[in-house]
Amino acid sequence: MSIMDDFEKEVSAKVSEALERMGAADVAVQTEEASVGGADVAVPCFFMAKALRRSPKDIAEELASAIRPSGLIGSVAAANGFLNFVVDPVALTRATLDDICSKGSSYGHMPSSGIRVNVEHTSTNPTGPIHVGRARNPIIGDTLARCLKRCGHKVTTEYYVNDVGKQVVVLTWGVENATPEEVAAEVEEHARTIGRNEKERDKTDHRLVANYRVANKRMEAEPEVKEEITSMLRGFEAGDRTVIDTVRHTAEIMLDGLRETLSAINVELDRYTWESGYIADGSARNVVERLKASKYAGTTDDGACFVELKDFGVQGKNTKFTFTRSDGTTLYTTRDLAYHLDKFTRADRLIDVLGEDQKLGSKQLCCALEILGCDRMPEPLFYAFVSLPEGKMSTRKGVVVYLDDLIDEAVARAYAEISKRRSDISEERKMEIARIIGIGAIRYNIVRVQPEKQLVFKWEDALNFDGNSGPYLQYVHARACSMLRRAGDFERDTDPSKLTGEYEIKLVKVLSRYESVLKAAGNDKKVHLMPAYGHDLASAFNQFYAGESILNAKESRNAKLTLVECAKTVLADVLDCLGMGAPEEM
RNA sequence: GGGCUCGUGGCUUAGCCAGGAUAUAGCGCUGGCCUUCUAAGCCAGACGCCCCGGGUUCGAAUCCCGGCGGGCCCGCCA
Repeated sequence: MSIMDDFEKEVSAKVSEALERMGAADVAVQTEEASVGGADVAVPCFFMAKALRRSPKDIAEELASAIRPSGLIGSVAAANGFLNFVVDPVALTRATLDDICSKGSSYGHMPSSGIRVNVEHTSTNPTGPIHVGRARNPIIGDTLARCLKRCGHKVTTEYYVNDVGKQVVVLTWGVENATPEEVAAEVEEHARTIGRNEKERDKTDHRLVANYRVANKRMEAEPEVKEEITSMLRGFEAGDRTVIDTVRHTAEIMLDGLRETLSAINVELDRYTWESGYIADGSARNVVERLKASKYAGTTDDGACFVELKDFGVQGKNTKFTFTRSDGTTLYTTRDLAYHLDKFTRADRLIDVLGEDQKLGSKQLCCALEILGCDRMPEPLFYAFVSLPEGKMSTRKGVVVYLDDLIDEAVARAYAEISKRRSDISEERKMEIARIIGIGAIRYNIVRVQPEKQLVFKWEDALNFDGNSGPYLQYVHARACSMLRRAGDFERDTDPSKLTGEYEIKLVKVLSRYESVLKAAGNDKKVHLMPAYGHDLASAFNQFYAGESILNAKESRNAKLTLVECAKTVLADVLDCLGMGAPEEM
C-alpha cells in the first residue's frame, strides 16, 4: 500500500464526513486522478447535485470550506464543480524517501503472493531466425514476467517448441540430406534474387534456412524426395523414435541460434517444453479420449473428430473444432490442449503471449478446456504484427528485417554516438556501453506501444535515441551515477524542508507512484505503462537536475543528493524491469 | 461475405475497460539556454472537426447503434 493510496482513502473519508454533515450521508464519493495541474486527487461533485438539490459548483465550494487540511491532505480547493486535493509535500517526501532508502532496489515491489504465474512467450517455430515482425513477443513476454515478479508472484517463463509437423520435418530432411554444394548454390541464388547474403552471418538459425529452401525445392521437383518426407512424417505420427529424435535434434540446433538472439536482448527463458513430448507421453491421446466422451463430440463422414462450440459463443463457420484427423492422428491444437492442462498442474495462472492471428485458436482452446472440465482459463495477451513500410514481412520474398540485423544496427549506431562524445574511454568500454544502449533502444521502442496496436517498422524510429526513447532513461541513470561519484561520501538526509522546490516535489511524486504502476503493468498486463513511467521519472529528474546546482548546494546538499540517489535506485529497477541495462556512464 | 481489432496535431503515441475540468508525451518545426553536477539534456512557442453520422447523459476521445478506412482470422496446417 503506497502513500498515495492512503492519501486517496483519506480524501474519500473526509469528503464522506463532510457530506454527512450536509445531510447527504448516502452519497458515494468517487475520487480520480486530478487532470488539472497542481492537484493530485480530484472529487467531482456533479453526482451530488441531485441529492442535495444544489449546483455542483456550490457543493464543491461548501465542501472545500468544510474540509480542514490534516494528515496527508495539504490543501483543498473548489474549481468548476470539482474538489481538488493536494497531498502534503512534507509527509509525502518524508515517507517516500525513507521507504526508498530502507528498501533499496526492492522499493515498490509487493510481498510474496504465493501465486505461481506461468508466462509462455516467444514460442516461434524453430524453422528460421526471429524477425522483427515477431520480436514483440519475447520483449512483451519478458517485460511482463519481470513486472509480475515485482508484484510478488512466483513466475516461470516458458517457450513451447513446435517440433512437430511438416515444417520441421522438411527442414530436418534438408539438414540431413542437402549437400554443402547444394546449400552454397542456394545461398548464391538467394543473394542474387532476393539480395540478402546469408553467408555474412554465421549463426545456425540463419544458416539452416538455406537447407530448408533446398528441401522445399527438391520436394516440389522430385517425387522420391516428397515420398521420403511423407514417410518421415508418417513415422513421426506413428511414434518412430529415430524420426522424432532426428527432428528434435534439428530443432535443438535451430534453437541454439534463437537463444543466442534472445540472450542478446536480455531474454532468458526458464523452461523449454517440447510439443512432441505430449505425443510421446500419451497426454494428447488422453485429451482425444476425453473430448470424444463429451456430449459436444461429433465425427465427420471421413472419421475426423470435432467438438461443436456453438454453445460457447463461437460464431459462424468456426464452431466445429477438429481435434483428430480422419486417420486418428492428433492436431496442433490437440497437443496445445494437453500442453495447457500440463501447465495448469504447474502454475495457478497462465499467460500466453500470442500473435493476433491466434485469436480464434485461443478462443477455441478455451472452449475445449471448458469441455474438459478445466476450471481455470489461460489469459491470452495478443499483439499485432510489426510490418514494414513495404507491407507484411515475408522471409520468402526477402521483405524482412531480422532481429539480429536490428541489434547489430542499433549497437553500431550507439557506438557512433558514444564515439562522438567520449574520447576518454577504451574501445572495449565504448563497445560495452554501445550494446547496453542499442539493446535498450530496441526493447524500449517495441514495448512502449500498446501491444494490440499495429506497428510499422521504421529504422529511424527503432534507432531513435532522443526524447521518448530507451537511451533517454539510461542517460538519466548515467547522469545520476556520475553525480554521485563526484559527490563522494555524504550523509543521507530525507528532511522535507530541504526539498521544497517545484521540481523536487514533482520528482518525489513520480517516485511515490512506482508501486501502483508495477501493479497495473503486471497484474493487469499493461506492460506499456512501464516505459511511460520510466519516461516520466527520467523527465522529472532532468527538470530537477537542470533547475539548480546540486553539488554546490549548501545546507540542502545532502538532501538533494539523497533525492538523486533515490531516483537512481528506482530508475535502475525500472530499467531492469524493462530488460534494459543501467549504464553508469555513457 | 462473417467474426475480431485498430483509427487522437505533418508523423508516432497516452488517455478509452471503471464518462468529468484546459486531451498525454515524443519526433519534426520556430526561438532561447553549455567558463558551474554528462546538451543523448532543459525552457518557451506554433500545430487537434480525438475517422464520419446518430443516440444515451447535466457532461462523450471514452458508453451504445450505424457507416468508412487499415490490420488479423475464418484448414482434417503449425
